[in-house]
Amino acid sequence: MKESTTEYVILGILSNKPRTGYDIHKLVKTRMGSFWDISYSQIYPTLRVLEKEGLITKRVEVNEREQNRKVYSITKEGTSKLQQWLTEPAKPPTFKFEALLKIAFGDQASKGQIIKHIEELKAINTAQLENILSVEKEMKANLNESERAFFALLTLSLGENLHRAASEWADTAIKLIEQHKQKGGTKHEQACKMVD
Amino acid sequence: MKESTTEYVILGILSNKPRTGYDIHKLVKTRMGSFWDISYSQIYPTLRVLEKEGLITKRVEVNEREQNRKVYSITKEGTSKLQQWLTEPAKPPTFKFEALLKIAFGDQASKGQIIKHIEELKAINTAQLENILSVEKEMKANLNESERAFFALLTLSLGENLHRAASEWADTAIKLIEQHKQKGGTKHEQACKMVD
DNA sequence: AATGACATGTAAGAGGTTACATGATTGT
DNA sequence: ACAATCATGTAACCTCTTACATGTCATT
Repeated sequence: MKESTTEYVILGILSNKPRTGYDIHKLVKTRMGSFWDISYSQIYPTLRVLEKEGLITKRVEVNEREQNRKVYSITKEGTSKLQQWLTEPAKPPTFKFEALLKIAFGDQASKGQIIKHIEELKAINTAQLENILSVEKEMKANLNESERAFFALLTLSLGENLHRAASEWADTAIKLIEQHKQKGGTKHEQACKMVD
Repeated sequence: MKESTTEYVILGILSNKPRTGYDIHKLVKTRMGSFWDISYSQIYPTLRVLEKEGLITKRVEVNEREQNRKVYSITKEGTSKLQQWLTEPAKPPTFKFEALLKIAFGDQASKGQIIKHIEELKAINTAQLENILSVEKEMKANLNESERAFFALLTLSLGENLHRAASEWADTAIKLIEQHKQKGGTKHEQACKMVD
């Protein structure tokens, strides 16, 4: 029986409080969007697996409103499995940054195309940065002083730093490429300016 | 006929000069390691597919040394396919940062464990940063003034910035967690210090 | 009346990892 | 002699994405 990280993400989220699959998805997106993502088609089957393994339990809400809503809670077994996982070293991080690939092959494209890729990259970063800032603001406004909130803010701040770094890089990169275009001089020296 | 990004990475690398599968792997690792990765088990089958599609050609080296070495070159069709791809918008970036997940669930672990995860994260970042710096140094020493080198340095510098940002975050995060341990005060306010 | 958020799911296929398997060449 | 690097590949399995499919509830 092998456990994927997906299972532990779900256990980790449920270890704070009971939630639905939909809630889990939303939480990962808003609070962990800079370093993880997960789709509904991973969440729903995994919830059933975890339930079968006795790591979580399901409560179907059959209130006045007769809804489909299924709220999952972590069990004692689930909690100890989660805590065990937390003691193990994490897998090395991976990134997939297709835009950077296109920029790396920039000698095969026009300057305009490359700048467009960088601008798109910057737009995505800016949007995610704003998203993080609003989540942080909201969390602080709620005066949520739980342990969980402390760690959430900690990880959000890494996302903040990374998006800011990428955003700043984008500005410098565009300037360098534009210079490169006009002067046509030694490209190498221009790239070095950035690196030094 | 659907094309995965892997096919374009290979085309992009071969558009600079002919290489073996092994060379391609090495190049991705050293020059693009901060934003992409690719394994041999993706490279070798993909090379065969690209050859069958007429986008690359193979030359088996049967020199005095009688080697197994297969050098691939891009064709005209391959080049135009690559250039077409470069005009299309890139897929949004994705990250998988398991360590951050473990830190986010830090209320379920001991402070020591969390700090260990952050230290491991920092070690990985430092190693990759040093790697980038040495590659940059080498490229500059070779006075490689090609277009390709300009873009390589540009993308390497993003990696540099990101690794530096992550590394700095790690230092601050460890300090905050240590304070958190000793004073035990309002965790929320401590996290806010970082965010503001 | 329409839109967006809430809510749950399936199927097929693409993409990627891990473990296995082998062997030559180069440098110390 | 030994280690590192060069060099190519397969099979099984796991993971993940995309497209499909449906329906409620709250707000404007």
